[in-house]
Amino acid sequence: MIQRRLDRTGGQPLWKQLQQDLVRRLRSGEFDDTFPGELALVEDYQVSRHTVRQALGKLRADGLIVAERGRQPRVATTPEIRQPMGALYSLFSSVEASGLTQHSIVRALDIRADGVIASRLDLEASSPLLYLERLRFAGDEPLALDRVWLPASLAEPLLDADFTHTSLYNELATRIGVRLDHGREDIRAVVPTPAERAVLRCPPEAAAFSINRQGTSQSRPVEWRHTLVRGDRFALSAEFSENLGYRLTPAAVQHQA
Amino acid sequence: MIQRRLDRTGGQPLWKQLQQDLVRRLRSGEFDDTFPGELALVEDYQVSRHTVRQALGKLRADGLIVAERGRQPRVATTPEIRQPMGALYSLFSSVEASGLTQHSIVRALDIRADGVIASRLDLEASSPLLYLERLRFAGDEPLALDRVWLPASLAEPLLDADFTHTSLYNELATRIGVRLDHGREDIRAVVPTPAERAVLRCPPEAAAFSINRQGTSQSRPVEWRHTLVRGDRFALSAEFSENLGYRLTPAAVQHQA
DNA sequence: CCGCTGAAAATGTACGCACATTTAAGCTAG
DNA sequence: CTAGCTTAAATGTGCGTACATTTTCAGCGG
Repeated sequence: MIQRRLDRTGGQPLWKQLQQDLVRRLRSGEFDDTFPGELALVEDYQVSRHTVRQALGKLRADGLIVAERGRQPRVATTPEIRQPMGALYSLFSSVEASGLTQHSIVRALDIRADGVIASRLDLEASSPLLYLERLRFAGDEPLALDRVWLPASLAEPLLDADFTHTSLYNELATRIGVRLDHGREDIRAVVPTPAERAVLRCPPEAAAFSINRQGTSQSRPVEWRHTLVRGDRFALSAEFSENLGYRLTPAAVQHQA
Repeated sequence: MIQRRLDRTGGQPLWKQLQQDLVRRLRSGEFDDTFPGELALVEDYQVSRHTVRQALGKLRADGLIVAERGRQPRVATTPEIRQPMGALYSLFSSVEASGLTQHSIVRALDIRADGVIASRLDLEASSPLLYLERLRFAGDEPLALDRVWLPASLAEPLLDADFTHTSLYNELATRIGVRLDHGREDIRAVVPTPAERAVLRCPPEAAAFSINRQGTSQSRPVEWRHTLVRGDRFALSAEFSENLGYRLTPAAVQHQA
C-alpha cells in the first residue's frame, strides 16, 4: 500500500483531512469490496490510531460506513441515501420502483424571456431563460406536465440536449458541472383545468399536485420549476422519526386507474 | 462538588453512562446557567478526560450542547427543535404562524371497533379503539376534517378530554406519557366528495390533501389517522439541502379564498 | 476609569499504551 | 470432509501524556 501524505502544517486537523480523503476515495468506488481497517490506515497515512478513529467516527456518524467489534468496517449499504431532490424525485423514483418505464415528450425547448420567472431567479427581468416543457410518462400513461426555467447564461449548452430519456439534473451535472445542493418547494392540491386534464389524460374527477420549486447551486438560483402531477395514481409517501427527521420514501403506484 | 459514581462492572461503557447522566441532569435544568468543564467532570466522575470527551462529543453531535475552543461548553439554545410531526404539524404550524386562531369541533369521541383500522395498528380485529373525529378551524373557516383511531387499551383515559382547543399529542404526552417518535404518512391529492365539501365549506372547484398516517411510539403503533385538508388555502412547503435533508417549513396561508 | 497586556484556564489536536470483546480464519481430531 | 476448538486479528473501551489555540480575566499602567 502506498504511503499517503497529509498536510501537517496545521492548516486543517489531520483527522479532518483523513476523513475528507476517505470520503473522496469512498465515492470513487475504491472501497466497494473491502474497507481498510484501522491499523492499515495507521500504516498508510502515518498517523496514530486515535486520529484514524476520530475520522472513522465521523464517517460512521454520517452513515457512510458501519463498523462492528472484531469485524472490519464496511461501506454502508445504500451509501448516501441522501434525498437529493425533494417531492418530484420521490415521485419519479416511485415510478421507477414500480417497474414502469419513464420517458418524456419535449413540448418546448428554447430561449425566451419572462420577467416574473426571472425575478424569482434573482435575475433582471429581461434576462434570457432556457425554457423546457415536457410531458412525462410512466409506462404508457402521462404522469406529469413539467415546465422548467433556467438562466440561459448557464444552461444554454443544453439547447441541443435530448430530454426524452435523460433527466435535467443529469444533463446539468455532466454537461455543465452544476449540481443542485439546496432547494425550496411548495406543494398544492389543485383541480386541473380542462386543458391540463386533456394533456394529462386525467379522468374528469381527478385532482393533481401542483409543485412549485426553486433549486439553487452554491447559493445561486439555478432553476424555477412548475410541475403538475396527476393525483389519481400517484401519492407522496414519507417517513419521519426523531433521528432521521422527515424523509420522503418511494410510494406505491397504482397501475390501473 | 460531590463525587459521582459510575458502574465499572462493564455493563455499559463509562462514556455512555456519563452521557446519559449528563442528559438527565441537563434536562432537569441543572446546567441552565453554566455547564461544567471537562476537567470538572473528570474530577466529579473520576474518569479520564478521554472518556469525558467521548461523552461530550455525543452530546454535541446530538445538538444538546455547543463547545468552542477555550470556552466552557454551554447548553444549546433551542435544544431540539426536531420536526416532530410531519405534514400535518407543518400545516397547523403554518396556520399558527399566520396569526389565525385554531379550534376544533368534536364530532365524535367514543370507543368502537373497526377491523380494518385495527389491523393497521397491529391489533386483533375486535380490539376496541378510541375514535376521535374533529372538524378543525383556522380562524372562522374550516381547515381540515380529522379522524383518529387509537388503541383503547392505551387511549381510554382520553375519553373525557376536551379536544376543542388542545392537541391530541399534548393529551397523549401529559395524560398517558406517550410521545410519538416515528411515523409514516401518505399524501394524496383528491377531489372531496360533495358531503366532505359541505362539511369543509369548500368552493366547488377546490381540491384537497388526503393524508393517511400511522404514528408509533417505541416501535408500537399508537395511532392511525386520516385527515382531509382543504387545498384551496393551504399548501405544503419544504426546504431541502445536502446537510439538512428534507424539512417541511411553515408555508404562507391565503387568508381569503 | 479605561485600555492593554500577560497569565491562567479551557477546549482541540495528537500521540502513546493496555486490555476487553468479538469476529474470522486456520487447524486439528474424528 | 466436516465439526469443533484454538488462535490471530480487528474494533471497542479506557487510561495517560503533551502541546496548540483560544478565551477569559485579573492586574497594571496610562
